[in-house]
Amino acid sequence: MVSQVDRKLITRKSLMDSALALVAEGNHYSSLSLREVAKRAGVAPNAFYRHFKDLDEMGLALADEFGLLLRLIMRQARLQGLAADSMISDSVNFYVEYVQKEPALFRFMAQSITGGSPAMREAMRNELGHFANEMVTDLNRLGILPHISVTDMNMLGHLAIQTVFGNTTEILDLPESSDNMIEAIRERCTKQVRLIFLGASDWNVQSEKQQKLEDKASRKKKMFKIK
Amino acid sequence: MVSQVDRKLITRKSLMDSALALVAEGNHYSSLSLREVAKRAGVAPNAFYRHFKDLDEMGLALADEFGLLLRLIMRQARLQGLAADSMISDSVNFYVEYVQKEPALFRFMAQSITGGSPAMREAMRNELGHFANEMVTDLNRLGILPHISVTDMNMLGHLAIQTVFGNTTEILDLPESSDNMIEAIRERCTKQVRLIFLGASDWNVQSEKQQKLEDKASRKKKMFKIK
DNA sequence: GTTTCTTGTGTACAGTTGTACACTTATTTT
DNA sequence: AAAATAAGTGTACAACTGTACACAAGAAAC
Repeated sequence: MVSQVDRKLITRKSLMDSALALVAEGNHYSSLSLREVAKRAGVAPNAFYRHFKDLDEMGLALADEFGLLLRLIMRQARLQGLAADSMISDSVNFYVEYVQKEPALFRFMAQSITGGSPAMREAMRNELGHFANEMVTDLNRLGILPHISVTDMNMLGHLAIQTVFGNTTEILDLPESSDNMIEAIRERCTKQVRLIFLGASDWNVQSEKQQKLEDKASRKKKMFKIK
Repeated sequence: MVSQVDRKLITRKSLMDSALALVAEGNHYSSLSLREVAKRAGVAPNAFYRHFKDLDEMGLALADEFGLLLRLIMRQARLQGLAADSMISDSVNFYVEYVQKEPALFRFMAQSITGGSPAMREAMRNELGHFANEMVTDLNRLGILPHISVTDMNMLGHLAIQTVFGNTTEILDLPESSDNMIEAIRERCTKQVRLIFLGASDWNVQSEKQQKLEDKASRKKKMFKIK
């Protein structure tokens, strides 16, 4: 005998998994139909309504699931402990690995951030924002880049996260197991993040210099006309 | 009397514009139907087939149109000539302005890069890649960052473009004419690009140092365990 | 001026969509 | 044990989908 609430959770999960499967097979979430999701889950169309009023509502539930995955990733990354010298490349590798391990959820995330309902877009942005905040907290805790203001640390976190996440679709689009391509993306991304942190290490000093330069130059503007 | 080919081009454009309008109103391109596009264009559903065999094919035509817009933007940016001291903030402002001027095409681009058909995703990536290449060419022509290798310049271009384009959806999602929000995004993005170029100015020197450091450290690894 | 070609229309049809309503079945509550 | 609740089914329907086919109107070619 199976409890009623267990049964309910099972088919709920089954519905969500079916939607993700359809997304992983190349469909866009917003072009899915309630009926094909239900069919895929082996359930009558009307059963859907016992769980969600809408595909939109189900989308938000999937966004939550993605949020859980992100938190899991962060926890694991911390537990494993990152070597100080290879922190950046390790983190990038870690991310790439997880994208390949959970292609459906990451595909869904990438789709939703630009193409979901307004509520979905906001939800996904919040998840990534939270990820960026956690990163900044860690940097502060480690005493890395102590010379940067709070606002600028947030700017930096946003930049780093966006850079890494920006590769998601490209990773997912690679033909199955073309390892050299993946390696190229991994390397490029690592370099990019490294360059970002290199810039960050000079940030405040240099930015003040730059400010003064701009003030001076605004009187006598040097212009570049290209070509 | 109107020439036959003119008439054809007119309704073709009308179809494409209708699709863009529907996208701008919040629909995802891949959830549009041939019939609603035709209806919006004031044309019988079957007329669609005289121009495209598919909504997918029309999508590629729209991608071309976006490419044209990008080229126009680049040309205009060059003609206007950028002041050397405010090159970065000017470029960011220029981009933000154009996103607001052509919201439909940019929304379409943002949707398609993560959510279009495989062919569409590739097309959009190519357009942005071309944009990045042009940027790198300009930097070389101006003699900026001459110490960076070709590969790394491409990496840098990709990073800069991705950073700027990453703000597109966020800009488009802002409530109509909330100028202070736009200003915040503009500032953050400018800072990010500035930070990137700051990192780039130190790139080669520092990266060699870092390489050596990693080699040394790989024997005696310092580990951070957070919390 | 006649024929041919091309763009767009109208009708038709089978398949799919979301959802309403009445139902079964099985678990919980009483 | 009876009654109530809840999850899932089956049928039904009107709206919409892509597209095939025959056709109209006018421009282009001859």
